[in-house]
Amino acid sequence: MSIVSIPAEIPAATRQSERLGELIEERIVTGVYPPGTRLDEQELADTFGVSRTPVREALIQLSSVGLIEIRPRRGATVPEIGADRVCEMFEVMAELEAMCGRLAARRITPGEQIALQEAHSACEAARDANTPDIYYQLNEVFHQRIYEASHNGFLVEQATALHRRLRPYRRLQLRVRNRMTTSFNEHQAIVDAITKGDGDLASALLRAHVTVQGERFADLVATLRDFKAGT
Amino acid sequence: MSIVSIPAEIPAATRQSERLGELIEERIVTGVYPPGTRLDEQELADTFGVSRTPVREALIQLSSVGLIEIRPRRGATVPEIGADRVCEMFEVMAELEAMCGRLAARRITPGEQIALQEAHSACEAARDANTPDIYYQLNEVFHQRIYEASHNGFLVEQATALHRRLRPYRRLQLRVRNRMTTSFNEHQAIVDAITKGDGDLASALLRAHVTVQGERFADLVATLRDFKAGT
DNA sequence: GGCGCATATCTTGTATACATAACGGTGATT
DNA sequence: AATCACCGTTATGTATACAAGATATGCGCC
Repeated sequence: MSIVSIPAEIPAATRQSERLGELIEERIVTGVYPPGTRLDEQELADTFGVSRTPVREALIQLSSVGLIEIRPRRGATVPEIGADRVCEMFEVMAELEAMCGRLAARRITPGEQIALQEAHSACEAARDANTPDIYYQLNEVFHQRIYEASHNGFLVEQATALHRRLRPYRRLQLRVRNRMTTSFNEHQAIVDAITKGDGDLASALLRAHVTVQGERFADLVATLRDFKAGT
Repeated sequence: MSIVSIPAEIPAATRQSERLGELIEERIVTGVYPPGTRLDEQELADTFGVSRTPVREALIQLSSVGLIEIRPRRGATVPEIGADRVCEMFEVMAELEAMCGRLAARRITPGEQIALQEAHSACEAARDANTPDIYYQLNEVFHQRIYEASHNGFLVEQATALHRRLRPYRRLQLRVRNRMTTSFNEHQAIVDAITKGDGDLASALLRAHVTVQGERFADLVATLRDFKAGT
């Protein structure tokens, strides 16, 4: 009855195009290929030392996730993601997280409660140490815990995917004044609500928590625009 | 200043793999390739009279949308979507639609109100004519109108995509007793709520409207299982 | 006769070659 | 001088060829 070792579910990406996809995605979100960049297949192939075939496959995959645009016979480009589009994405993200919170409040298991509390405490430590980068990472874990506590695998996938896509824009706000403290306080309220089993409250708090990020992003964009105009 | 004709934004799918993707998707959702089917690349290539390259590209695209599973070196298969997974998807769909409804109530334009009312009336006609197939199609239009009235392009995309993926399972419930009448009445309430600008109500109604579909699906599955067991 | 291992075959993954549409430049014409 | 047409170049889309892993078969061994 005791299966000692599960056959290791990690053979994973044996396919070159998959690794390529991640590499290119990395370069897109880190700004190595900024919006508007034209992605030449041959060029990418040379860069990564492979042929065009896997590159094409990677590009197609990225395009169907929405990270790049492929226009027939015109190649792939990193879309200029219009700030408004990003705001739209934050709006949806807020709702997905709210949903996770509502479900989590109803369905979270004792074990998951502990895991959530741990992630929360870790964030606290990072806040006290005033290490935004670490807080940022732990924050991701915290949210992931909530996703999982929703006990809806599909939702977890969707939320995780969108969270990933928004990462670069969230990152922009890392060093905003008092961001960590504010964020942590919000987390605290969210944890309480989930623990109490108050789904509506958890939902509302999470929605606000994420919506704020979207608004901050909008502010940032507006500021940048003014800055540009002023130059 | 007056550009008379915009260069026609509709060259679209010049890429064979894109058409292939749609064709294969069609065959998956219509049950030609039922869950568990192994999709042999060469076989598909022969079937559609093309080489393996576009087939592979199509498969990769389908896999990143979640319609098929590709395990490295082991080919593509139509996943056995577990009924529970479908229920999860309905749960998320309900929330996305609820969100569309809430936003639509706040943001819908007069023109969109008319369009929504038209779609609704069309459904009414189909109900009176007792033509479920037609009602089914018009129902899709109705929901699409609500999506669009949310004025969140990203949300529209996400909702549309998920709606598409759930289509086959929704289709199962086509001829349930009184389905059309019940559905239409719910639609009526939703239209009213949106028109009144009552976002919370529209949201709640839509969530229920879709959740019911998920539950119906679950019932159906349970029934089928009992039926099987009884045989 | 059952089990394990080596080999054979088949399918996927990658590279290369070829076809074709889009882009740019040059030249002629109005 | 400006515009349009034609042609050459370049990059994408597709087909084919090759490499390598996975599955299946058959043989030997226990």
